[in-house]
Amino acid sequence: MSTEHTGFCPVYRAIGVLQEKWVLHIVRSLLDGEKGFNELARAVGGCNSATLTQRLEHLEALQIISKRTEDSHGKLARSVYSLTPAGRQLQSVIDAI
Amino acid sequence: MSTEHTGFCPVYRAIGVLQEKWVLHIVRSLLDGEKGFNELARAVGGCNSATLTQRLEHLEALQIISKRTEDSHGKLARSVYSLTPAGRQLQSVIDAI
DNA sequence: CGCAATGCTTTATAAAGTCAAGCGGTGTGA
DNA sequence: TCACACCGCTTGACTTTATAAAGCATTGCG
Repeated sequence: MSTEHTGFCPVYRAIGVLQEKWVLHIVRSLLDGEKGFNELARAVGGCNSATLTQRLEHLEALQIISKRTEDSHGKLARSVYSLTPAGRQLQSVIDAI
Repeated sequence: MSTEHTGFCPVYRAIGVLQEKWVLHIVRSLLDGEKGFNELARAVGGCNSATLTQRLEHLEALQIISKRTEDSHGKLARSVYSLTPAGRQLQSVIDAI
């Protein structure tokens, strides 16, 4: 209580991230396998692309997920999102829920 | 994996609640003891009263927290919020974070 | 070719959260 | 006694955030 929330409680910061809309859903989705953009959008259920793009960027910046651009044969660019090891630690959070 | 989210996945619903702004902070605060309104507001750090009132009502409706009005001596009405047993189950979520 | 799906971006609008002030009440100190 | 700080909240204006809907360039399929 005293050593403040405003300061550097890591739990406080983590909560700050996890409470962003869709973040937990995204993580959960990704826990059972990497996914492409639209695929993820559907799995998450009801999030629109603008928000999703933004969340994805944020989570990537935090190194919770990583983006990889597959170009399987020549030109097809499919973006695939997956959890980093740090992101996978959130498994326990999801389990707890 | 296709049909769940829209229907009745309890995890999905739980995530829906937990991702509401301030909810995790409120729960966390309450985990270390019941608190009054303003006290909670301060502990949570930066949430304004309007939002807090609303969150509190919501969480109470979901039976995650309970409100009790103390009238210790005659007229002083202090409202005290505390976790219900259901709310206390969220301890594990906070621990995981 | 026509049409679906991919990964996004843009713009306008709706919803959610925040600030600041204030209300009735109480208890504390000057 | 009377101002003043604290309590639990409510209100209203304002800002931030998310949303729907449309669109774009590219690819793959029949």
